[in-house]
Amino acid sequence: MAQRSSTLKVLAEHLGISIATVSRALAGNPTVAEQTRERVAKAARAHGYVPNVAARQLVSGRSGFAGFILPVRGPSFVDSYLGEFLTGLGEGLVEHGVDLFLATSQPGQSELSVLRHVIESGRADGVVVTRVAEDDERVAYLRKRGVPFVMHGRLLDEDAPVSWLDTDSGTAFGEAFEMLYDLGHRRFGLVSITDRMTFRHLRERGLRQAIARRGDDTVELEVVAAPRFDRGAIVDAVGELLTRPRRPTAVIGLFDEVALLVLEGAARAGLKVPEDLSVVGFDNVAASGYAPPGLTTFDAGTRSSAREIGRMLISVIDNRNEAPLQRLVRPELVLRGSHGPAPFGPLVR
Amino acid sequence: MAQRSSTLKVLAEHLGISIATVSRALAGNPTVAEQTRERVAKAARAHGYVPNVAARQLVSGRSGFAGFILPVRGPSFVDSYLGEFLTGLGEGLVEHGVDLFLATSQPGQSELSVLRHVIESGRADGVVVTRVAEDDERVAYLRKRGVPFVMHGRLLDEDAPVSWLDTDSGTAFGEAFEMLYDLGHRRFGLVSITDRMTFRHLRERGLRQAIARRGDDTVELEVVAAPRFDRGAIVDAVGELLTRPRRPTAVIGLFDEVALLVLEGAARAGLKVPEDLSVVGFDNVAASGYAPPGLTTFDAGTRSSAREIGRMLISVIDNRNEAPLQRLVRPELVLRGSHGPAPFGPLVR
DNA sequence: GTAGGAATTGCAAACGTTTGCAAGAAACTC
DNA sequence: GAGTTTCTTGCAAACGTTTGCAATTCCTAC
Repeated sequence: MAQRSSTLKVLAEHLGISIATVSRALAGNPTVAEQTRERVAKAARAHGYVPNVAARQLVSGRSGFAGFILPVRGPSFVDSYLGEFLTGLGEGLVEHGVDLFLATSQPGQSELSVLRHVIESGRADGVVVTRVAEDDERVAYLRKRGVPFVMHGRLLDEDAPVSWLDTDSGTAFGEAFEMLYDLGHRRFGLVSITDRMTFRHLRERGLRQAIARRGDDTVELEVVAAPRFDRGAIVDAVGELLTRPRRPTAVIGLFDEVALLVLEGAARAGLKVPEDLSVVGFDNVAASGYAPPGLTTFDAGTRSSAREIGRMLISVIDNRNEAPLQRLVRPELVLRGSHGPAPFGPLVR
Repeated sequence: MAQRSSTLKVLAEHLGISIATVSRALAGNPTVAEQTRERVAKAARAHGYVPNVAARQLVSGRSGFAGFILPVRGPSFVDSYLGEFLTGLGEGLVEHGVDLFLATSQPGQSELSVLRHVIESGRADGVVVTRVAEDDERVAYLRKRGVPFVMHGRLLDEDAPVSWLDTDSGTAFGEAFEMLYDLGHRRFGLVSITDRMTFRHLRERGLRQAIARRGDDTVELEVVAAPRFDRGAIVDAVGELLTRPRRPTAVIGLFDEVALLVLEGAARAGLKVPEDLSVVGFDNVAASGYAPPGLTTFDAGTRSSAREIGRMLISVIDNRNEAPLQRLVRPELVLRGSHGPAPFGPLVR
């Protein structure tokens, strides 16, 4: 049987003083005499006293937890994003003594209803929202309810007074275009997926803006989108794109998993990378370093972003009425082997 | 300002009955009249009542949370294990209404002290322990303290009355040997790391046992171990192994990341895989499918194991005095391109 | 009509903490 | 030495639940 941990009452009786004084002494309250404080601290250490969080929460109204709803995933969806994100988030929160609370939605249950439960039951003082969608019902609920939260990603409505940290993937996509343009590429492809997450739009917009900014009429852009994140569907879309008579010489994948499938599609279509085709991704997943010839991509810095999000959330929880916090972080271009000069000959013009 | 969620008191006043009755009605206690129960249920729904977990925990002594201490990681350590594991664990727990609680250790802090805090503060009713080491101080503490816990992995002491689920990687390593032996290989290498985690021993032992069982004196096994999980150190160890005069024709990596570095080392040493060298790993990380020629490995089924661990933990929490639960799951061989017949000629004998 | 029992409800304590207020002790001021 | 201030401590309420026990009401049986 597990022995109960010590309580304030036990300490107080042992020291012959009141519970209140013990509590204040441990809290470092300056009204308690220095000598008393030391006695209490010593006894607490000796007893291995650790305050009961439930009792503390009950009176303070604060749980000391930040909440995170685990995204619902297909049976075989695998990536390192979640692990990196949670590691970083934990690091950012623990600096301020806040712990992380994870809720999972059950099969039939919406993420919103889980979120509602987490908040209403007082399990979390604030939450982190990832995979932000266009009309995100979670965000709508949190705003209405006045719950502190920070998003990883942005809404399309730039003026919404909500706190977020986003990777500036739009600019990154523009940067990718610039680099490829300078290498002589004029015919571009973007392999996307139809999804309600906002980053899809932001990336496509960033790419189009960079193209427009360049002001070269000979630049073409073809966008193909698979109906969902499905290996087969994406491979098909890629195959179709690469076998067109005027196929692109440079293809950007919406994120690395897509770009890796572009590499696969290229091999299947008999195209050599980077000689016949340049490919660029986004995220820098581990596999990008292993897939030949090495995927040129952007490192999103998930872990450090998450760390910063943790800190932002603490700040949002502490000063509710302040202006929202918004941060855009710059992803870093990782040059590997999948980009190169545009091929010469009939393919180009 | 966030509006407070409804409480039992509010419901009771609204219905003109006592708090106790409301509580019992919602708990489905049969002593409350059917009619009353319905009225209460309706009012609770109307008010969006969600019980306060802190209050409930305070009286029940149960937090309703399972704890997990995030492993301390180097700045750039990346894999998908954590994400998969947490996803599965959440799935296993949520079936029983238990939520997951994540604690992070701060830079200078030992994992044990975090664990202690989590337990003593009543944050978690039970915990999951991963990366089991030989003389694991966390396990010692939990046993002594009588805290319910389940390990992912085993202790070397097979008779210890603790609950665990482990992937039978020892048998898998034996299986890998059998397959390679049947392909004609006789000279084997194992690339390991010196680490206090128990799986290292279990895998090596499984391999040695399979070799002994085969009873062929011409089989040789060379084990090299890098001092820690460090890219450079492993690459060096691999390079040394592969340039020996009597180099192995088949190399097994302790886990996929190691095996991937073996592939890299082979390329550097001018060896073709699988013609000159067969390589087998363990884990089936995403990159294994992308690194040419595709790493032959074992799928550890992390997510489903974690799901089962969640269920086991619930069971351990519910019947503390029962015999420990122990499960060995069989990993699945994933055949890709990195294994093949043993090369002929002077290299073989 | 009354005793006995069953069904339903309420009272109040308990869980372990924090904190406003008041009380006591000590130290100063004149 | 009385009045005042400053330190230090204790009392008790509060947070929102659950639950043992007592109280009330309503039947049923004789």
